Amino acid sequence: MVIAMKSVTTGDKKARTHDLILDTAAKAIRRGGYAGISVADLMKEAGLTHGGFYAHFASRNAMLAEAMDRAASRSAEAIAPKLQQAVTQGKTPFRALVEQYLSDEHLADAEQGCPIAALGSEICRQPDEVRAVAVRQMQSLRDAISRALPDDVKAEQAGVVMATLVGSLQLARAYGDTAEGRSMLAQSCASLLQQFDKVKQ
Amino acid sequence: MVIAMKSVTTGDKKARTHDLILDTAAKAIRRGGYAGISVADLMKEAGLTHGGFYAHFASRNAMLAEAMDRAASRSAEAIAPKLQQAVTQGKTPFRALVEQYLSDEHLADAEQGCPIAALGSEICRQPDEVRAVAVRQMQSLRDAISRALPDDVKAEQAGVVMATLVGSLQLARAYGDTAEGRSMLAQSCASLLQQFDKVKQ
DNA sequence: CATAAAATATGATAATCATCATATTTATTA
DNA sequence: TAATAAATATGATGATTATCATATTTTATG
Repeated sequence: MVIAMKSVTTGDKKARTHDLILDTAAKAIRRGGYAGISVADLMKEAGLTHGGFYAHFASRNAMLAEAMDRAASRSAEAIAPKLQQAVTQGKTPFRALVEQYLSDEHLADAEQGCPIAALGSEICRQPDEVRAVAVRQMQSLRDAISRALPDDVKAEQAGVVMATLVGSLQLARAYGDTAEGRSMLAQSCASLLQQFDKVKQ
Repeated sequence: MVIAMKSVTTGDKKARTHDLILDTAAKAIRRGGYAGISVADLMKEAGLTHGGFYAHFASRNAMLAEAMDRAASRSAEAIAPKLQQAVTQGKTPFRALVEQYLSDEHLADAEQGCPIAALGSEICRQPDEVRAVAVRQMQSLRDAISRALPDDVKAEQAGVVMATLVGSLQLARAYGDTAEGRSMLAQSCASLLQQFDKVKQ
């Protein structure tokens, strides 16, 4: 009688597939929205067939919830080193964050960017199972902004800054990757820095 | 031989039905997003059957494009008298606009509110036919904000203000109609007024 | 290598979707 | 009121959907 041979580490086959599906889904929801991805298409994009899906997720909604978490993690991982580098070069943490979030790079690459901006207007329509995860990630983003804000700026301002970042990126993307979109980003960037970053630099 | 008896006014039967479908659609897209409404459901909600749809619209996308225009008109019509009243009571046009946009009423009633906030993150994914109309309405909202801004504030700031309004409302709705959502609105409102409305009042 | 277990694939179901062809109803005109 | 035109309803098409049952393959164990 063998008891629990399953490894919790990356050696586990099923866990690796689960991970692959999730990474694919994390990109897909940022590209197409919650409503824009079907189970079959997702599995095909991951190089699998549709039937295996329910061995990994209880439902499509359960997958969407997990995918948002994964998207937020990957997005944070991708940004972290860039922020560090900018701070090393003498920028304030707040300037580093704002300039990165409102960069042309982020504008053009929704699939690897912030999921709050990519899904913003869809969140309130999701079932609680899905919405709750998104709300938790909003708190997390607000905390990160709060930490980056200069000490003399009240922490309550983090919410407004988040709204401005998310709204600016979203509307810039609506313009398409055009001069109008990039100009919108530049103006929001200047405005936020002028308002919250005049102390230093 | 009878030539062109069709009236362009409201007497026309088909035009009234077209109008009814559009008003229904304008609400539906703000409630459920572009992706959240089917042709059959829309017609049922309008009290009609699905088959007649294509006598009124060339395609679902054509309807979505028109529905955004209608939503923007209705939203503007609904807000205008409230703004006027607030200005009459001595508020600056900017304060009136911001307080109305970030009101608890607007938070709770997406179906009759600003379609840019309701559809923000979906716009960039629509076919050009649909997206172009949304972009035009964004310009229109930015112009309205620009007109409301104090004269000493540069007009380029209108874009940032729009992004902050849209982002704040959207994220507040994501929280649900809870204290957290209302608090987010209140903070954004205070922040915008402090930044752009300190001159007067 | 053979057997057991785990993971994935195949295939099916019933629902929903946008769209169109045709029938029926309603309105208009003579 | 009869004939005609306009508007709407009925019904069908083929595609796509989430989900599940079962078969096949892959992996791990003796």
